[in-house]
Amino acid sequence: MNFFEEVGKVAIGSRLRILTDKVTEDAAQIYKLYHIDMQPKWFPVFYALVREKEKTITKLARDIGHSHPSVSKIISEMLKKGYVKESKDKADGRRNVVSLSKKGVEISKEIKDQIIDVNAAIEEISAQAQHKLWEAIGEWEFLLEQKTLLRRVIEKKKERDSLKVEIVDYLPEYQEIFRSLNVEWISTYFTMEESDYKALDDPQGYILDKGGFILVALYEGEPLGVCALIKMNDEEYDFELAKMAVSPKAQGKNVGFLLANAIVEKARSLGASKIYLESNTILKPAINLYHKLGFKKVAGKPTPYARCNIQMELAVK
Amino acid sequence: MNFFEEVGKVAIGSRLRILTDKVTEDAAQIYKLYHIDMQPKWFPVFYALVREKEKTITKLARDIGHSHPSVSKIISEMLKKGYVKESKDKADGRRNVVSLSKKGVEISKEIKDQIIDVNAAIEEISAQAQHKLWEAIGEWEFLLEQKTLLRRVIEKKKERDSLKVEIVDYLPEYQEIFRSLNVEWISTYFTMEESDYKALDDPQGYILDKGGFILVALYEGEPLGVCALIKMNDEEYDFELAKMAVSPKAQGKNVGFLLANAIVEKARSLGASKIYLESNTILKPAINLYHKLGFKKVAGKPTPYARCNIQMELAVK
DNA sequence: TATATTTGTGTAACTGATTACGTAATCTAT
DNA sequence: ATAGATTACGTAATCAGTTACACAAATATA
Repeated sequence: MNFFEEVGKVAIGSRLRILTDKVTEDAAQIYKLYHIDMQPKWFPVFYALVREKEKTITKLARDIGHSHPSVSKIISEMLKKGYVKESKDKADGRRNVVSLSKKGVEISKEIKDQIIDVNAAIEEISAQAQHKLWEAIGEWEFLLEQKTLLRRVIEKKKERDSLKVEIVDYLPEYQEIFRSLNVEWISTYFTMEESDYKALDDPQGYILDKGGFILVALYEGEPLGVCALIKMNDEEYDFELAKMAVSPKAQGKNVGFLLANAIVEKARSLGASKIYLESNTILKPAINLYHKLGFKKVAGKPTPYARCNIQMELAVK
Repeated sequence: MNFFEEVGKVAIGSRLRILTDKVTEDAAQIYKLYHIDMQPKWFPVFYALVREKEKTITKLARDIGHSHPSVSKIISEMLKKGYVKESKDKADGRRNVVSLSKKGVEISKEIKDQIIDVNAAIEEISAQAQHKLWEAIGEWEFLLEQKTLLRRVIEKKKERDSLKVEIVDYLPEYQEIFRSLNVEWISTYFTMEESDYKALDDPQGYILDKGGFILVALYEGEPLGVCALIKMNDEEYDFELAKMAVSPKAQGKNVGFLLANAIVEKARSLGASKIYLESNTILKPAINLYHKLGFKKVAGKPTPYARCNIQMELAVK
């Protein structure tokens, strides 16, 4: 199967692990070569203490990129060997302040030659390589710090899913789905009201014929999202964004955003200057979405819906 | 302050580990995002089986860079999930041939989108980075394959140690060390013989006055190695290399090589054409050293030493 | 000032890998 | 033909890290 050949970079984690093992596997023998009685895993802690005399457990953990229990364990092992000493911080009784013992300081002198040689060996490898591993790692650390791999993957998924979503105009055949998707969320969080039934049972009469619009989102051809633009008789607002519903099946596929965006575009193309909407703060994803589209909170409009506790508007022009 | 920049490149192992963790940590959640019931650690095995339908445990282990018990365990877990099936190789009863089950093949189709997105995310990171991690890993794998880190470190150590070693001519003050270093190894492996005492107790009379030479290796000023060049009354050989001894304290510091090399140089500068030596095959490091210097095994010379079971020569000109 | 939250640390349990070792099948060199 | 070496692979023990949890000390807040 050729497919997997092309996308081989997913294996980068695996590859990194193998390289890490290869670089690390000789460590124990290198210490032996210099007659230094130290476990490789102690080194980062040891070195951190050479450079800064006193540190607490958590400070050490942060500096060397381990969890604190790991450092705690390493310190207790080094303590047994007599390489470090502990003392309680007088100002803060929780802190365990660790520093090198006299024996530890001695070792730190002995280990210098080893560090010089290992460094030289690694520099030699670097010099023989065209691509700089050290710098590459630095860049990756930075880039992953800024945005984790998970977030990047989520974005890529959204991009790809967006291509599968098609926004189309309402047709009579979509009445059933327009009704059911809306009934689903309304009755989950609230109860259906009189004005809901009017609009859902007869979108043609109550929305379209009055100058409104309905858009439907198709995901791979299947209608999974709907949204209406209702003509308002108001001096300030041209349309109300309402009856927006997306199937749970399409969650996380960016359908909501694409649908709402298309509705706003529709309003703009119709020459509208301001859109209005009503919602409820318990519908957090919806509120976030409106926010992302640029809707701002307003107050003061009378509403026929009991469930409404937030009103928003968007200047389209 | 960035710990790693200051520590120097010895920390590359630690840094690689942390990067590996960062790249790997999101894996479980990524699978969840795509509703795929698979453990991240299964992936390399799974992927290997998609690419090549049938594999044995050890082949899998080699391909993905794990130990075989690790693969064995992963396969037994995947077996429980029904993603793979096992069968004994008919031609070779030891072999456990593993392949994807029907369910496994289905999963491999579902996982395609995920792989595409993860790959795109990694490509995005690569594109944002100036230095190419993927290529750098490849080069490091190759370079470490050719020569392990341990071997490189050993070389660097030797280079550095060589600078600390100084080869000087014999002085009467070195008689004590010339004697003691030789007594030490001879009595460890064999027993002292009459001719040993003669030469060691009076090097001036038995070696130097007869036209021979002695060189002493100083390590940081301390005499830790000795070697003699004894004038021979022989039509074939000019000198015998003998009474070579290096303190255990100086082991692994390249002292032996530098000393023997200097002795050969000395013989050459004196116009010698062939050097002779006698030794015993249980002294493996010594034999290796002579070999490295170019000595070849010969036979047939009568020897006053009981301990001698190998004779070697080197053409100096 | 009392209470809730945060922080620092240690212990316990878990995890994903390893090495060590035993057994059985196969290969190889007399 | 067969003893000894090698290979395939499973189980057990170990290892270096993790997360989960408990508890005390310090800090923030009502």
